[in-house]
Amino acid sequence: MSRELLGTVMVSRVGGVLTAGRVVETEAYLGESDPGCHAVAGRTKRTWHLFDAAGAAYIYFTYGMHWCTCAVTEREGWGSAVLIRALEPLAGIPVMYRRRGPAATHDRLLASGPARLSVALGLDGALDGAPITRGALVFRAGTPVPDADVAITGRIGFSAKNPARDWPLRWVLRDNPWTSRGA
DNA sequence: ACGCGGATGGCCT
DNA sequence: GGCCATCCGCGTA
Repeated sequence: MSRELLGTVMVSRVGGVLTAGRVVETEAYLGESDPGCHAVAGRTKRTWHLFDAAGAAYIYFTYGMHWCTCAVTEREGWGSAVLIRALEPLAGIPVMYRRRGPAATHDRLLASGPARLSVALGLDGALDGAPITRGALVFRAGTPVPDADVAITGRIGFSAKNPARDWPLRWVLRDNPWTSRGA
């Protein structure tokens, strides 16, 4: 699913305002058997919607200040999801600047990171568990991405002792300026 | 162009 | 008490 979401267009309508971006970077989280997945702790209040059926949003709070947005990908109770890590801004760019504040000094800083794009699209706990097939947050088909343009790497942000640190579960568009690490 | 540390709070041990 | 699926600003070069 991480591969399929590359190139799709993530569209939000929050506060009556439409913003959208092309997905250029994703990460997979593989349920309770994945030491890097929030599902390892079981279904708690925080991770409740991670265990929903495919088609729900899982939007979680981390580091005391950031929201990050995932698409749940498997059956009810499975706990698997795809974290959206970066977007190429397509629509509502002035709104994204307003939401992101003074730190966004360039288009490339609007949505190049999971917390950044969540702010840019107005996504937070209010949409945790919302459907991603209709409503305030949806994914629409975009131009298909050929395999030659896709790179697979380890996931970002893991501590050194996490055994899943180097699992190849990050999908990113090659040489794309909108990703979370420049390329 | 890098690297580092502080912010900030919920959740697990 | 410690750990985060992060981001930002400041330091050195």
